[in-house]
Amino acid sequence: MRRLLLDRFIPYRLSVLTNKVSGAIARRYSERFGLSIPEWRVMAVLGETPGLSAREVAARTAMDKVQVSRAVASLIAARRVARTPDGDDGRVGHLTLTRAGQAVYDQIVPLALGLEKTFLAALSREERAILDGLLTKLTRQAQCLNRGGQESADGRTGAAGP
Amino acid sequence: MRRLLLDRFIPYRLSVLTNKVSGAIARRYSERFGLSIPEWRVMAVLGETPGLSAREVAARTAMDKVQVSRAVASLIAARRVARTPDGDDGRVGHLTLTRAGQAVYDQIVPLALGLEKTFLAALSREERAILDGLLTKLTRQAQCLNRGGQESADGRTGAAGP
DNA sequence: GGCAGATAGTTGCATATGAAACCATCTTGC
DNA sequence: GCAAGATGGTTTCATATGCAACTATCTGCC
Repeated sequence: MRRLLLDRFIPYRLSVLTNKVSGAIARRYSERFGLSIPEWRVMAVLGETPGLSAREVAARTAMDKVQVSRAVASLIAARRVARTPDGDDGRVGHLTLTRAGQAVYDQIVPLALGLEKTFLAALSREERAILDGLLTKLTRQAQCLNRGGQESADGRTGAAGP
Repeated sequence: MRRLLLDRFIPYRLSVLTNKVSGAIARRYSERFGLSIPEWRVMAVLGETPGLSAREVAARTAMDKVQVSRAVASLIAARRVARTPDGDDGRVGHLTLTRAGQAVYDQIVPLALGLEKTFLAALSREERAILDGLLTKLTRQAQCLNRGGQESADGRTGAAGP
């Protein structure tokens, strides 16, 4: 059996890589705009699709509803996001960027793309395309891990998804 | 300029993927062995290389010394790791797995490799080799992000790249 | 010897995070 | 109409994490 050298272990290497990248991005957004990663994500989706509800934001950002709730609360306090109640459903609020929020959005997008470009500069165009495909495949596969996907899946995985 | 679709943004996709994979692994190790990820990492390196100091463990696991200190304290409390003082340097302690720790190690390694295998089952052998190379390149590149490596892109990287 | 600075490791504090309880509103079956 | 869930969203609490300050030891220079 292969010896488990930690630095050959793909999940570990993925984790280290992600922490470096996310940390670098988080630091910059925190310094320049006072945004946390969850806040940044909320602004990103609201910039793309105004009027989403908190639940819809959560669905698009792979965050849970608590995280979204807190990020939204903080963004509203900073007057970067506004909530307008839904006419039909009193529970739902529609979220949009304020003018100030839009101004921030217009800055964070190029900064994000610039950072991504720097990051991907280590790869050729072809490699970037391959990476894209691998991420897609692996992300799909990762679902299996969360259900009993391997060996003695001892049933305790309460996630009985559709 | 490209619109920032969050699900085309590589750092975001990396983060989502890593969270899924690490979460799945963490859940299993927590359920079966009561191990957190930092504890798991410490045991992994001590199984490979007994007698490391805490500082050396930190260097090999990409954790900071606080994280290592806490993980080690918890592992010692669980009698899975023992510390023996260094003869020459009173500050240093050498860490080894106890018999019980070794028994756990002998179980966590195959479990880890099994999970990795399941995860990578989505890829062909060739793709796995490519992934390995891409992770290496990107991890090296990520260093640049953390030093001021890309101030050029502060908001106006409208132009396309090389 | 003895003091200034480095280094190993720990602890305190402030913040981030997640699970679960919670509140308000909506829907359904009767 | 209304009780019994479902659903959107928030709050509470317990834990995890990161930074900075701290202790203890070591090294080097005078």
